[in-house]
Amino acid sequence: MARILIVEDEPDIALGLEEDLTRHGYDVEVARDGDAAVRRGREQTWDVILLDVMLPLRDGFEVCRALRGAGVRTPIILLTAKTQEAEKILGLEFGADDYVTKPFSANELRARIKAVRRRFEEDSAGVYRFGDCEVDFDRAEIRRGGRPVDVTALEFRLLRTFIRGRGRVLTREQLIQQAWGPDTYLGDRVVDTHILNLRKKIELAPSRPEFLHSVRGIGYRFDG
Amino acid sequence: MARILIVEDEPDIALGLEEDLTRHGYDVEVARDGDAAVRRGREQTWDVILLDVMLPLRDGFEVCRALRGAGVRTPIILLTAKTQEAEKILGLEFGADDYVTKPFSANELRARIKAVRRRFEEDSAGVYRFGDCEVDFDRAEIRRGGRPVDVTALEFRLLRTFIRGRGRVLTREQLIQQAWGPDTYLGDRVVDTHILNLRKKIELAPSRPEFLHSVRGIGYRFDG
DNA sequence: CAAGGACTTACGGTATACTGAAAATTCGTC
DNA sequence: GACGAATTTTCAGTATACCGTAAGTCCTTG
Repeated sequence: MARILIVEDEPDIALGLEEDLTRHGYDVEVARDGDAAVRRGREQTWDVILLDVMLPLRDGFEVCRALRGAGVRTPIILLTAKTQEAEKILGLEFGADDYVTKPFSANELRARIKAVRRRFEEDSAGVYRFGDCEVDFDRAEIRRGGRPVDVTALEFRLLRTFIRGRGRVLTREQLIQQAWGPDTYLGDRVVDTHILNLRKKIELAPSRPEFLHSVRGIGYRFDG
Repeated sequence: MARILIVEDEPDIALGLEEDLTRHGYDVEVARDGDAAVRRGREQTWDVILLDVMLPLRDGFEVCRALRGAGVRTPIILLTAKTQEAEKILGLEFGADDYVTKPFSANELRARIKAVRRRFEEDSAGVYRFGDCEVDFDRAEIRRGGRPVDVTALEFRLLRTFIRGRGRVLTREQLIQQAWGPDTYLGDRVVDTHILNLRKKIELAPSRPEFLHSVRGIGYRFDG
């Protein structure tokens, strides 16, 4: 049974979540402030940590960084009130894996939990290889022939999205939602540009892509 | 754009739902009684059918069973007043995919619609095979004898439409609405051209079609 | 055999993706 | 906070694949 740590100071929300998740077969415990969150996050092992951003003592970002700093790899989902706050998270600087903006439905949250766990399973595979490239999820770097390639954080997330959905056509919309984050509104052409840049870095002949194919009228597909 | 058929006799509710779903980008139509529901459910293809249980002429359970009996595989969500009624549904005996108990919020309903569609998509994921062809919906690609055939996005959508409605005659108008999109106004002959192109790519003898049959005076039918 | 429908081919206009560069934004450092 | 560097987004130009139209031929049906 999967263990979930909820970090939330408002009793109403905490109780509601606990009840819903328990009903759906999770083993749930609640921490009420940032200090307790860090302590329990380190002391015990969890499958997922749900972390409210607004907390007493230490806020969610701090807790997140503290846990990562202590070597905790558990997937963390941040619960945040504003999209603005959420933007920061994707910078990866805090080490969160996903976030949900309030108000959210219990259904949505559970979907995110499942998604994040599935991803975690896949990613802990360590290094993904294709062609002469190695994608190292732990170190967040790409190597070609053993030498690190200079990719940006965004490019890395984009490639990670492709690897997760390898063999599948992904629309530009899907790519944006998954690599940039939910509720991101950008022009479609942004994707093109970064695809092009990525191709220059991972393809042998960028204009004749072997891995990152365009599917005209639909989107892109990664075969690796 | 996703097509939704609402089956609901109470004008207030029907209108409310129609308005909300339309605002959220769905293409909505309403049927007012059980007979109309069965007829329209069979004649046209939908992405989701919302089915009130209390209906004139035939109740929701009957409609559901009738549609399934007629080979309609569209996801069906039942709208029901009591939880007791709802229990029955989950027995699967009627073939519904989900249910929502009144009163429900528009938000909740939309969440269910999304969920049911995602499930449906996932289930129908993978490859569809006929003759020596494989239609791979994930990759948006058609293979013959294992080798990818060069089809355009439009041809792929057209074939997908045929596969969804396999065994049934589809008029050119229906094909246009479903493969091109709602509110598309084109000459009938467009369809011919693309059918011809498709035949060249999937048929052994394009002039003696084995799968994509023309039905003179009506339209086309896919048998696979 | 006449007529309407389906098949087939060809072609011009248009939408789409590629590409490079410039503008805007973000980030790190002092 | 302010500056410079890096990153990200926008934009414009170009090439090309695709789509819809049209026109002619073939087939089916009454």
